[in-house]
Amino acid sequence: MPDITIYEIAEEAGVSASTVSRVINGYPYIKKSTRNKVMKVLESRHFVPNESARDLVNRSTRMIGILIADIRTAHNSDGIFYVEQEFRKHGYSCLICNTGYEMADTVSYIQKLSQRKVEAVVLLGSIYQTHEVEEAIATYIPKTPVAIVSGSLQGDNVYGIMSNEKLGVMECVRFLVEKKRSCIAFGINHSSPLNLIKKEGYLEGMAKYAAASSPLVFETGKGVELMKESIAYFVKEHPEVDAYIFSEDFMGMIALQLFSEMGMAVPDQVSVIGINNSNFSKVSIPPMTTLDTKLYDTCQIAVHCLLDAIEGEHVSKLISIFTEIVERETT
Amino acid sequence: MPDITIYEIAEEAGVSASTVSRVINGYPYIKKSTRNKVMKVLESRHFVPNESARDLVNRSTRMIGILIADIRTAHNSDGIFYVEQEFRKHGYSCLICNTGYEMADTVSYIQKLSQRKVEAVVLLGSIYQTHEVEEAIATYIPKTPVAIVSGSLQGDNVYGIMSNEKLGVMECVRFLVEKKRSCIAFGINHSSPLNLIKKEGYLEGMAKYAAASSPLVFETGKGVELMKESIAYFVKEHPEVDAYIFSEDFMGMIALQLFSEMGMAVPDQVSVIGINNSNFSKVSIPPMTTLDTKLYDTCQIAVHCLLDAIEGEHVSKLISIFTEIVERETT
DNA sequence: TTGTATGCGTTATCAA
DNA sequence: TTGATAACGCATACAA
Repeated sequence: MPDITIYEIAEEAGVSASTVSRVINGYPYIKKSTRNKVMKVLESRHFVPNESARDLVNRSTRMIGILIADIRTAHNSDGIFYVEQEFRKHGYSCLICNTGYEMADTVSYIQKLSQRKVEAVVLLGSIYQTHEVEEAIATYIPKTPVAIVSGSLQGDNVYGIMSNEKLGVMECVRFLVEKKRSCIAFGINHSSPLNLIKKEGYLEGMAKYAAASSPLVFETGKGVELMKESIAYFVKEHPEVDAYIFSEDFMGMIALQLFSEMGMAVPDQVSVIGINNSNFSKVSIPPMTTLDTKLYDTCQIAVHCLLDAIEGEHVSKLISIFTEIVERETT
Repeated sequence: MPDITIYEIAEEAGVSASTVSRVINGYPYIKKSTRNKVMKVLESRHFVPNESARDLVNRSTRMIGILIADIRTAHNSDGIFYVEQEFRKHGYSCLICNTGYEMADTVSYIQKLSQRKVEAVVLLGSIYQTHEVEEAIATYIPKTPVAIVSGSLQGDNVYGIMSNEKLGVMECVRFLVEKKRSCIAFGINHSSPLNLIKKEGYLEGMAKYAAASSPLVFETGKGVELMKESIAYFVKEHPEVDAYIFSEDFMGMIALQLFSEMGMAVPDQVSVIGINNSNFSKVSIPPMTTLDTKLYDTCQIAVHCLLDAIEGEHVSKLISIFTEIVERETT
């Protein structure tokens, strides 16, 4: 497309291109009359500067890359929202990459972000805590500040921000024990690093607060149907269980549906605790007790780490904040 | 950052910059030996071309803009997923803009996309069906193909893709009437153009299939608490209602929670139909009957319209596909 | 098959 | 206060 340039504006306004550039960028020492003249032409022609050209000469794009495995999961889209919102306040645009779960694809996304010269990248999710990603960062964006939310990674330019979910899950166990639950099980939908941490929390919590009973962990795989089947199977195999902690609210939802169908009363016969304090936990029947993992806060911190790092300021490499149990009616 | 350029590669490989450029772009007439020589240097230095420079000279960015009001709502993140996935298959990256509900902000996003020289834009949601947006398109991106899914808009370069939700909701009414429901109400959470269309469908459906009873429509406002309050209020005012159609599954979830708390049996005492066939409708108690509005298909069509338009091919300006009722256990 | 020269649209340096 | 002119990193027409 024969796009309009500052030269055409310059010609029409009877000045040089540099003058046009100056008024666009708010350079102060310009005669008021010429500024007005140029402004008028700018507006009448709906001029918008070409960002590619600007980026090239300014050597800065004011773009941020955000990586998530699947934008459709609530926790991820919430995270994007918080990160994008905060960056936008500071004048940055976000390039969002839905990488899927294959690390090879993730690596190629990191390459792409490097081509696009993003000024920072946010990795949303512990699944990025892998050697491949670490290497990709080291080879393609060794100087670009990177934050990983819910995880940690080696590298001078990478920052890890997480909430203490291990401790959080331990507290969930304690909470349940205090509610007189005697047999507590733990379910995850896949073995992400974060889920493994939660599992550790469960295990240590059991050892600490329910040493008498032996821990029960199961994994379901992803997808509504698969989760439901696996949970159903586990429930039948373990009728003695009177409390469940699930690695995600959504699993809790499915369990609640299942219990309802089986005629098991919640929380009288069985308690449920989810994780993340998502919308799901608010609209479930009954409303679900959940571990708030403070996504908003971690995202906020991640953005500010990155902003500082872009400015060249020193920031700490690893930050952890506290989780909080939100008690509702499934416990 | 002193990024590495093709000139440094050229020097190290003992050739000219143009030769380097040629091997990068797969230009055929190059001696195998020099190609290999250059390739080797390219890889050893982890060279990645500067996209800003490429865009500038190629006059094309292979970037697509996607606008949504709030990425956190499931329907929106699903839409982004489908659109992004399909565009990526064709080598495009997506710049995702979370505009919020203010049209002034949307307009400034459209300006930004124009600066970034995106090659097409996707408007996800009927809320963009406004005069401001129409004007912004006409003045800032009059030559850029634009698709609006779930809506329509004037403009030579804009395409509207939607499913026939009016007819769909009419069918919902009929469906309920056939289930011997005698008093059917309709709830929306805000007055988007699409929700108004659904309302029309409800009204026409009532006129056609339930002429004896008078239609009952109410609006709740957004947010979990607000929705719940408003629904509760309406339910108390209208004990005669024995079936609800909600403009979104999420509203249905909240209603289901409310009915459970009130001891109203679903579907025996009251039926519920949601819209969109989202995950919510699958995990509700009981699983929710819903109108599938075929988001995947509309997104797919939108992308291919745009792809064709980018190629300069003629495509039809307005496309509508059919919805489908997914019967589960709330009816 | 390869190198030289030029331009893409903008900003920055230097003079005037 | 303003205007030439030279980059920015890459791709291509033209020459060789």
